Amino acid sequence: MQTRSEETRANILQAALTLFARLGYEAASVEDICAEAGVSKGAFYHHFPTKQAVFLQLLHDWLDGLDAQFAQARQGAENAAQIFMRMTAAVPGIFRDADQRLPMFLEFWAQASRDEAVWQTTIAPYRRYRDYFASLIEQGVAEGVFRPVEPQAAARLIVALAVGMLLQGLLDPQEDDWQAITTESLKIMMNGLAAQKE
Amino acid sequence: MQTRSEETRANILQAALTLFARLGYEAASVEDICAEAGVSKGAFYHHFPTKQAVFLQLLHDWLDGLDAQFAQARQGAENAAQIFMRMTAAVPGIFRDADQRLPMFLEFWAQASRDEAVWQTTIAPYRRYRDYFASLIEQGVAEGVFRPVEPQAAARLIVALAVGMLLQGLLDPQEDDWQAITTESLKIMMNGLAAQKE
DNA sequence: TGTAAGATACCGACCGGTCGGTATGAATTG
DNA sequence: CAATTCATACCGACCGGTCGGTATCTTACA
Repeated sequence: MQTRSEETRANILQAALTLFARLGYEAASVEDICAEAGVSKGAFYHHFPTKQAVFLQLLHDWLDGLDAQFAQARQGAENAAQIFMRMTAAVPGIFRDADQRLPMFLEFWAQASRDEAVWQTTIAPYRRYRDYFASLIEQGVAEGVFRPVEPQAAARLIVALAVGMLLQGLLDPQEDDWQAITTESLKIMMNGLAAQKE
Repeated sequence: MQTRSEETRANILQAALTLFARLGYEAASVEDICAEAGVSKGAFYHHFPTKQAVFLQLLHDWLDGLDAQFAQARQGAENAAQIFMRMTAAVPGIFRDADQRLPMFLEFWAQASRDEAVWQTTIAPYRRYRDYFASLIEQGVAEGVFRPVEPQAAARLIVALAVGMLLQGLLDPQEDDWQAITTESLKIMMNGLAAQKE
């Protein structure tokens, strides 16, 4: 069977995800990961050349998942304002499996700020989303559904909202219903963008 | 003189700040820090009981600095909306020495999510600021300068904006003028909060 | 004021232990 | 049986922290 190998690989990735999130990249040792995965060190280094390769694979998978969710939000709806409100629908999906992926998200960010390879992997999709938001806003301004705001700033504001909510949810998980708060916050922000009613 | 001791201590803190930011908490070894500070390992452990104690001290100092800047923003101005706009004035101060403190900010957050001592130190001021914002907004709503928004959500929105901007500035430092963008974003968000003009 | 006594600040070699990664051979698979 | 997949034993580097000892400064007393 070919599945044994793939299963081992998947176990390693899952274990790494868990331990990177729980302990951080440095503190989670290869041995820890192997133990968690129920796999030997030999198996680990058979499937991945380095510890960092595992990390990069997890980052890659995560970004792919994000892409899929955004693509879903994009479907239907021509209006720029509508697309944003649809993204609210993506919020539950992002927060759902939060326990594991939220700490990893922070770990990704921390590594990106000092590791060239991680940075390269992170920065491209970040800019893509950001610029996509900016063009959406530009379009919305042209359509008259948005006030004449600076698209650059507004796009970064949206990203800041997303990132900031994720981080607060990570720091203080049980305190709030972060889905509801994010949705409400999006509404407030959209008020700031939306053209005045006459 | 007593100053020699204090100078050594200050050197260690400065070196630790630099290296924690550049390499991360785990990767920055005590020896590295000592080398950077021009100090022996003995001196290090004379002034601090553990590596983590240095980290906590840096965190403490940073939070104190933030407190001071917020207190300054609070001065004058009774109106809730005015206080927020004054906080724009604090933005340059936060971004100014960014090279060193921004990566550390992320390091603080990452550690806080898994280290109990760091979490305790972080969560209290976080909640303080957040709740202060919420009460400001509540007041603003009562005064009629803000729309009837949910104060809880709005406060978290503001924190998210701050945190999200800091993180973007960290990830993509040279790309943008983050001061200007943060200011402009604040303006957009205040539009979302401000009561409709009649 | 000169000096002895003691406290404080600092040095750097060293320790037990852990790390990421490798070498090599056994088991499983097709 | 050939190749892939995994297990075990191991390596050298490095880590946080300790410790015995030295230098420097403060204090007290003659």
